[in-house]
Amino acid sequence: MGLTAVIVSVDGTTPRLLTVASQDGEALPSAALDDGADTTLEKGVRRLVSGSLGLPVRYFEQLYTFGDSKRAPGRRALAVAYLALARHQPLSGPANPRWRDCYELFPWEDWRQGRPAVLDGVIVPALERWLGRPSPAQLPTRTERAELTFGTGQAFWDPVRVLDRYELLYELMLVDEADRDRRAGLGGPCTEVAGAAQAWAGPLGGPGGHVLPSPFAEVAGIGAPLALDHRRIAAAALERLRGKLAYRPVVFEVLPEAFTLSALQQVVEALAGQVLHKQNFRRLVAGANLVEPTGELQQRTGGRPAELYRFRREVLRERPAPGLGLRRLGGL
Amino acid sequence: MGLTAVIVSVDGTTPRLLTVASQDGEALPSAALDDGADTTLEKGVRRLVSGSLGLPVRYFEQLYTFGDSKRAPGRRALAVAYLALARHQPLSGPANPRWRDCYELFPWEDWRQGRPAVLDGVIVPALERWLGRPSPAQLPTRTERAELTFGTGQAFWDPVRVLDRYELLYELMLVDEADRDRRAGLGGPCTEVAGAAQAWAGPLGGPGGHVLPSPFAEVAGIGAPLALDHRRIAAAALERLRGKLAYRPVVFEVLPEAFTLSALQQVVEALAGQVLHKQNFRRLVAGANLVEPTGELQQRTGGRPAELYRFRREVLRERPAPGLGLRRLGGL
DNA sequence: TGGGATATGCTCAAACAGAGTATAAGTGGT
DNA sequence: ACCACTTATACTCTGTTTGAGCATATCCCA
Repeated sequence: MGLTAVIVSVDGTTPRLLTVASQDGEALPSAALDDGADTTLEKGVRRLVSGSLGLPVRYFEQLYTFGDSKRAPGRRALAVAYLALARHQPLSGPANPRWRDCYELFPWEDWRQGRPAVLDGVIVPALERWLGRPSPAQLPTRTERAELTFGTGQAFWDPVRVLDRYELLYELMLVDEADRDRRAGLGGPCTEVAGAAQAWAGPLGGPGGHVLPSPFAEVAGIGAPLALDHRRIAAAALERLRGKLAYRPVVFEVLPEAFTLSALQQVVEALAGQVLHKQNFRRLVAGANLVEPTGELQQRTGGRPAELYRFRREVLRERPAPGLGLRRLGGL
Repeated sequence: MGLTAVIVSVDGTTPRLLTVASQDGEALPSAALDDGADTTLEKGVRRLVSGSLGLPVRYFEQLYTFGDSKRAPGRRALAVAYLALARHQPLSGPANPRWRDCYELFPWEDWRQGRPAVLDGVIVPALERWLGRPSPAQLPTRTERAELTFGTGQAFWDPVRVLDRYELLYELMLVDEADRDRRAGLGGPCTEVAGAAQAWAGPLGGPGGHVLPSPFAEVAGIGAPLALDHRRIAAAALERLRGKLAYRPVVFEVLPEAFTLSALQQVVEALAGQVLHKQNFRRLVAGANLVEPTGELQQRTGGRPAELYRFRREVLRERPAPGLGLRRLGGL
C-alpha cells in the first residue's frame, strides 16, 4: 500500500507539478503507508508532502486508487493518489525535487497559444491511421471515441478530459511508456481509471483493448514520460483539477495572499490550458464576490497599475451554489 | 485491503441501495481483494457485485478509499469503495440482500415533500445548542459551517453536500453510530473524506475536532445506521451521484430501456431529493437530445398517455459539453 | 358526457454569457 | 515634456439560457 502525491503549483503562467528522482526515473513523490504513524491516509499524505519535502501544502484531496496488479513490474502495487496544491517556491531536498512544467508532460493540453502543433503534427495523423484499419464493428466506436476525446469532427475540445486523451494516446503507443510497458510485459488495458473508460464500450466492459502491436511506435513518444504509471496519475490529477476549477474556488491555494485580477486569470488560464475573455472574467469574479480589494496597487505592471485583491475565504461558506437545480442539470 | 460497493437503484420514486446482513449488522456488500483473481480493482468489484449477488450492474466508478485505521475495531481496514448503478429488480441470495430506501438512512436529504420535519424537529435545535456554547474562536467557524451545510441563515440548501451534512451530524452525535463508535473507543475525527473536511478549518487542518462528549445524545439517533462506517460511505456515494447527475447522463442506468419523461423526471427527483419544474425539465431533456421517442405510448398513466423514450447512447460521444469555458466557471 | 388527471406545447421576463468598444493610468524612450 | 505603448478597468449590446406560468391535448372513470 503506497501513497502518491501530485503536487501542483503555478509559476507565473506555467503550471507545474513536483517530481522527484527515483530508481525508475523521474517520478511523483511516493511513500509506503506507515501503519503505525499514519492513522489516517491524510496524515500519511501530510507526512509525505510536508514532512519529506518540507513543502507547505494548502489543499489536498484524494484522487484515485490505482490497483492494477500490472502497474509495476513484479509486485502488486496499490497506490492511493492525492492531488495537492501549493504555492510556488524553490525546492531542495535529498530526493531531488523539481518543479516540472505540466505541459512538458502533456503538450497537447496547452491551447493558450492556439491549437498545439503536436495535434496536427502527430496525434491526428495517428488517429487517422487508427481509424483507417478498423474491424468493421469497431469503426463507429473508434470514430466516436476519437472525436469526443480530441474534438475532431463535430465535437469540441473539452479541456477537462485530460485522462481520456492520455489513455487513448497510450493505447496508440504515442507515449513512450506504452512501448516501455509492453516490453516489460505489462501494459494491460488502460481500463482502470476514473470511470472514464467504461463509457466507450457500453455498459461495464472497459475497452478491453490492449495496446497496439507496434506500427505506431515509429514516432518518438510525445511529451515527457514519468516512472511507472505516474504520468497517468498526473493526467488524472490535471483532469480533476480542471474539473474542480469550475465549481470550487481552489485556484487561490496556488496564488499568493494578494494578487491582481490579471494574475488570477493567468493562473486559471494556465491550469485550464485556455485563454479567457479578460473583461468577462473580471465581471465573473467580481459578481461572485470571490475577492476583495486590499487597497494596495501593484505598480510596474508595464501599464496602468493593477489593484491587488485577496481571496474572501468567507465565500467558502457563503456561496449559494445550489448543486442541483434545473440550472446545473446540463448533463441530464 | 477490502472492496465495498454502494449499489444504487430507483424503485418507482424511491431511491434504494443494497445492503446485506453481516456480523456487525446491516452492511454494504464488501469483500476482500483477491490478489490472485483480481488483477484490477474493477474486476474485483465486478466479482463482488455480479458474482456474489448475481446483479447486473450497469455502471460503476470508484468512489473513495477509506483508510482510517480506526474505522473498524482492532484491525486497520483499508477499503476501496465503489459506486454502482443497477436497475431495480428482486433480490435473493445467501447474504440476505435487501434494497434499502436511501432516505431511511438520510431522512434529512429528501425535500420532495417539502422541508423534512427532522430538520426543524431535531437537527436545527441541536445545531443551535452546538452554536450556543462555543469557544469564542470557534463560533464564527461553527456558524459558517452550520449555515453552509444545512442551509440555515442566508445560505441555500445544496442537495449535493450529503457528506458534509452526515459528518456534521456525526460530530454532533445525532447519528447512532457516533455514540456506538465512541463507546468502542473509535470515533476519531471525521476528517478522512472527500476533501470536504478541510474546507472548514482553513488550509489543511481538518476539523481536528472529536465527537462531542455526550450531552447531545439525548435524542434517538436520526435515520437508520449501518455497520462500521458504511453509512458514511453511503453518504459519500449519494453525494457523488447527485453531483454526477448534473454533468453526466447516469440516470439512464437505473431506468428501463423505455421510459416516459415523467418516469425519467421522477428518478432524477428521487436521487436529487428535490422536485423539478416539469415543463422546463422536459425542455431541458429535449434540448440536450438525450432521448429519442420509441414511437410507443404508455397508456393508463391516469391521464393522457405518455410517449415512451429511450436513451440515445450516442450522446455519450456527441455531447459538446465543453468543460471549461467561462460559461462553466461558476465556482471561480 | 363531464370532471379529474396527466402529458405536452408555448410565452415571457429576468439573469447570464460572449464579444466588442471606450477610457484610465501607468512605463519607457526621445 | 511629450509621445507611443502597455496594461487595467468600465460599460454596452446581443443572443442564449433559466425560472415560472398559462394553455391545450388526450386519456380514465364515474
